[in-house]
Amino acid sequence: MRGKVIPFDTPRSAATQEKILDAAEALFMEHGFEATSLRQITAAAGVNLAAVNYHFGSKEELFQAVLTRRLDPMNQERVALLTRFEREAAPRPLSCEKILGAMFIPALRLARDPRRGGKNFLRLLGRAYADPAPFIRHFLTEQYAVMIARFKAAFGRALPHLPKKELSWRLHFVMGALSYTLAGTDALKLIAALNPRDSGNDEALLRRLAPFLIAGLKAPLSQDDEIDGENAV
Amino acid sequence: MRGKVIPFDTPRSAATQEKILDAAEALFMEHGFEATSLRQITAAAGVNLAAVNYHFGSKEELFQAVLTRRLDPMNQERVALLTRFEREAAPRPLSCEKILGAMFIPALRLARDPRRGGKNFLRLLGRAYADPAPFIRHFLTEQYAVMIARFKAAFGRALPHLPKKELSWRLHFVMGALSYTLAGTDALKLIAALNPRDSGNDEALLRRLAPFLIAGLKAPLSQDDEIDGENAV
DNA sequence: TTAGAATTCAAACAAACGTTTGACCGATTC
DNA sequence: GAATCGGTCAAACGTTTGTTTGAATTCTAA
Repeated sequence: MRGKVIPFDTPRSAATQEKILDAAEALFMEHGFEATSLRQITAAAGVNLAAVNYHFGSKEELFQAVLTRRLDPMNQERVALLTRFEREAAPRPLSCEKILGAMFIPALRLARDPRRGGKNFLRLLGRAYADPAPFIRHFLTEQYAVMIARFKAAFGRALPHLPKKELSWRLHFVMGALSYTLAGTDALKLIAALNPRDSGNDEALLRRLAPFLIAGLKAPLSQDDEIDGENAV
Repeated sequence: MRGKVIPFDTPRSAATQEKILDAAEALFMEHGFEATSLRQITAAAGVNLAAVNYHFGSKEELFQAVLTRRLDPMNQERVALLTRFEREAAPRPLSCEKILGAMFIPALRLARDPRRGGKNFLRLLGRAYADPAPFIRHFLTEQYAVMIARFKAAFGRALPHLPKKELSWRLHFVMGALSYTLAGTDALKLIAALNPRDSGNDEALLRRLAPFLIAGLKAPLSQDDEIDGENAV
C-alpha cells in the first residue's frame, strides 16, 4: 500500500487532532523540529503515542499541519487586505506604508489572539524560516509563493524607480528582519527590559520594525554606495 | 572524574582535529546541529567515530569549536577595524556607513577566503543565530557581547538623536537582516538567478544589504508612525 | 441490539543516536 | 629494549527515535 489514509474529521477525531496540534505548536516553537520528539508531543497533549501517525501520517506531516493551520488563513487575510487597500486607493498606487500594513496587520491580529496560538505561532514561523530541513523550506516556499508575488507587484508600483532586481533583494531583506524578529527569544526579553509596559505583546515590536523597513525600502538607488572598504582591504 | 581532559596539540592531533572541524562545519551548515550526527561527521572527515569525543569532549563542544575557530578572529578584526576608523576620523564621530563597514568588511574577507571556510561558515553562522538550542544561544551571546556593545556605542555617537531604546531595536533588526541574509539557502540562489555575474560571492549580497540597513538606521524618529491599522482592524 | 467502522491503547519494532571502553599502534623517553 | 604516553580503532554501551501492529474500546448506524 502506498501512503496511508488520514481519517475524516469526526467530532472525536477533531478533538485529539487539535490537542496534538496545540502541543506540537508549543514544543516545536520551543525546541525546533528535530529536537522535539513525538513522545514529548503526545505526552503534553495527553494522547497516545500512535495518535500522531494515525491522524497525520508522520512527524513531517504533523509539522506541516501545524504551520498550515495558522499560516493559510493569515496569508489569505494578507492578500485580501492588500486587495482592499488597493481598491480604496485606486486609481492612485498604494504607499509602502499601506502595503507593509497589509503584511503586518494580519500577523498582529494573530499575535493578539490567544485562541489562534498568539505569539507562540509567530515565533515558530520565524524559526521555520531559518530551518535547514528541505521539506520545511519547500513547504514554506510553496505556501508563500502567491502571497509574495502579489506583494512584490504592489511594491513594484509603489517604488517604480527601483529595478526589479533591487526590489527582489530588498524584499528579501524585509523578510529576513521580519522573521528574525518574530523568532526572537531575545527580542521578547529585549522588549520586557526596555519597556516593561509593552511586555508580552509583539505589537510594539512590529510597530518599531515597520518604519525601519520602510526607510530601507525607500532608500535611494545606489550607483555605487560604498561601504568604504577600499582603504581597509 | 568531572569533565574530561582534552589533549595538547601535537602535530598528529592537530591534523585530525582540523579534518573534523572542516567536515563538521560543512555538515552543520547543511543540516543544522541536531540533524547532523557524529557518524556523518567522522565518516566525512575520514577519522574514527571516537575521535570527536576524544579531541573535543562532546558534540556540543565540537559545535562551539567550529564556531570559535572563525568567529573569534573575525570579531576581533571587527573591533580593531572600528577602532582604526574612529582614530582616523577623530575628533569627528564616525558615519553609519563607516561603522557598518567595520562590521561587514571582516565578514566579506572571510567569505572570500576559501581557506577560512568561505561562504560556508557565514551560512552556518546565520543558522546558529536562529537555532533554539540554549547552549548555542548562550554561546553566541557571550561571544558577541563585547563586540555588540562596542558597535552600539559607536552607533550611538553617529545617531545622537536616537533614544537608546530605539537604537537597541534598530540594531536588533540589523542583526536580523544580516543573519537571515547570510543563512539564506535561497539568497544565494536568488543572486545566481538575478545576476549570474555575481554568482557565488556573498560580496554582492552584502553590498546590497548595506544601503538598505543604513537607510533603516537613519530613519526619522517616529512620533506615531502609523502602519495604518485603525480602519482595518 | 447487533454488525461494523473508527479510534485508542500498550507493546514492540528496527534503526540511529552520543558516548564509553579496552585493546592496539607508533613514537618518545628513560 | 622495556616502559610510557598520545592517539587510533572496532565494538559495544544504554537510550531514544519514528513508526507499526493487533487487540481492546468506543462510537455509529441499521
